[in-house]
Amino acid sequence: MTTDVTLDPGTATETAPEAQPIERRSLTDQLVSRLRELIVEGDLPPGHRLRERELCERYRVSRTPLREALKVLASEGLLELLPNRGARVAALTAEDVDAVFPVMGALEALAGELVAERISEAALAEIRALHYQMVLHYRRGELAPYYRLNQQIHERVLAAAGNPVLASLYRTLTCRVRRSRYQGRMSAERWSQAVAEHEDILAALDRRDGQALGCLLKAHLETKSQTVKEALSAERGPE
Amino acid sequence: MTTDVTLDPGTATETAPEAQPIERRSLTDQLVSRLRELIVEGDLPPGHRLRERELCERYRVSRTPLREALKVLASEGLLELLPNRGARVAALTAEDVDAVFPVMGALEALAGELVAERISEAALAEIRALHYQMVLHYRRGELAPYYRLNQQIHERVLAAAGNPVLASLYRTLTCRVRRSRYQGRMSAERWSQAVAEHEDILAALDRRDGQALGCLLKAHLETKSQTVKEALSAERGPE
DNA sequence: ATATTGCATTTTGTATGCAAAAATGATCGC
DNA sequence: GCGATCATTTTTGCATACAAAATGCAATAT
Repeated sequence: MTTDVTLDPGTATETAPEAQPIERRSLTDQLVSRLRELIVEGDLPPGHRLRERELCERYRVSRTPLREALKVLASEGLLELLPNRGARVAALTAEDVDAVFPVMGALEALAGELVAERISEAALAEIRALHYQMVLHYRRGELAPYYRLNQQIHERVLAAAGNPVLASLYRTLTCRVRRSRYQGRMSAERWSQAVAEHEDILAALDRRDGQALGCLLKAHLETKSQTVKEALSAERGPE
Repeated sequence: MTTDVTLDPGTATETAPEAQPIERRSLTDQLVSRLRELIVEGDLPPGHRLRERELCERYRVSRTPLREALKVLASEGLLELLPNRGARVAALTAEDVDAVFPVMGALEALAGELVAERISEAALAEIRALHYQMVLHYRRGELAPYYRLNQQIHERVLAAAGNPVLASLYRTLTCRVRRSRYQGRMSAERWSQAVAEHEDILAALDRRDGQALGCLLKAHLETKSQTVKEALSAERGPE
């Protein structure tokens, strides 16, 4: 079950861009997407119990496709499936963060090396554009748009690595730690640090310096790990 | 859906070690395990179409748990789910191998660093024992037992890294490339090379040299990648 | 008062039934 | 003889029905 719906523009009628085949995704697929979104965005808080009946009524579907969706999300690590006792949103502990981020670091390092070798000037230009737009949002203190662009940049970089397995695993892990509840609380220091790191990353990308890029991406991730953990403890404590 | 059934020995009656709870895995879970085994071991060849009815009759289960199992296996990348047209065993192309192995390399490198830091003398001794037993099988030319021990060693190393996310991802990727059809065809050169590499790995582990260990594991994986690709082309060609 | 047992309710696990889509094959026209 | 069209069969997608397990609660016993 791949999330990336690879629409191949080459196979369709080129002259009628609006004539894309009408969407006929299976209910299971749609449920996977929507529930994943809800979990990642934090609308379904960690530990929250998902009762089948409730969700069935909410989305007007039967239990069959819903259950299939739950299985998939559980295999992605977003849900915990307790035998005979239903599903709950997997909680993100500090230990989880400590386990996930080193792995993401290793993946980013690999991505850095691959990207430096093979990125096209066009792709680089797009990333550069996204970067400067992101800096703009940073200067204006607009966190949400900043965050969205940040996400996009990382996805572009991973995509430019040209390794679908890498991209897919990275995306899955990103989902597991995103839980965007920590969006609103990044400290000023962390934020400026993150932006500075992005500057360095872009520079290394410009130089096609894979080694440096890998290190920088890894370091940047370390910052992010700290941010997430700070947000986690902030969540556990005062909330 | 985690395969590892974490039996917590602490909660049960300590004095009655045989009193482990009777196994009550769901049909879905059992199907996932068994089908995964069949795919990984090559009993279900790549491209083979899985018809639901057929499998239902084979295992005497209804379509519901079977379908749930298929979804999970698809999300692991072992099956391909074509909308309205059923499931087929995902074929392993050379491109897939080229994508998977670098990622495994990155993961192994990370594992090497972590392991060197934290492996206990006891765990190391166990791995050493497995290694020498494996060498024994190599000397006798017993490929299947050799392969089994090889697998075990790699799993031990990954487990010793103490990062469950890392171990889980690595295991998933291993499944995707194993397809043990290439078991019978490893060339003599490759085999001796693999054993030599294992010697080096064990030595680095002894020295707790994380850097070297990472490199060696990565290099070893490169050998394996070649082996798999050779087996792949051998399969496509003369078969 | 606390712990335990039994029942009712809720929730999950599995099987089956129905409808839509795809594959198959036969008939017809050329 | 070859290709297209349509009916038949198969297979998948979804819904529902039934069974088993777990949960909550109340009654009972200690």
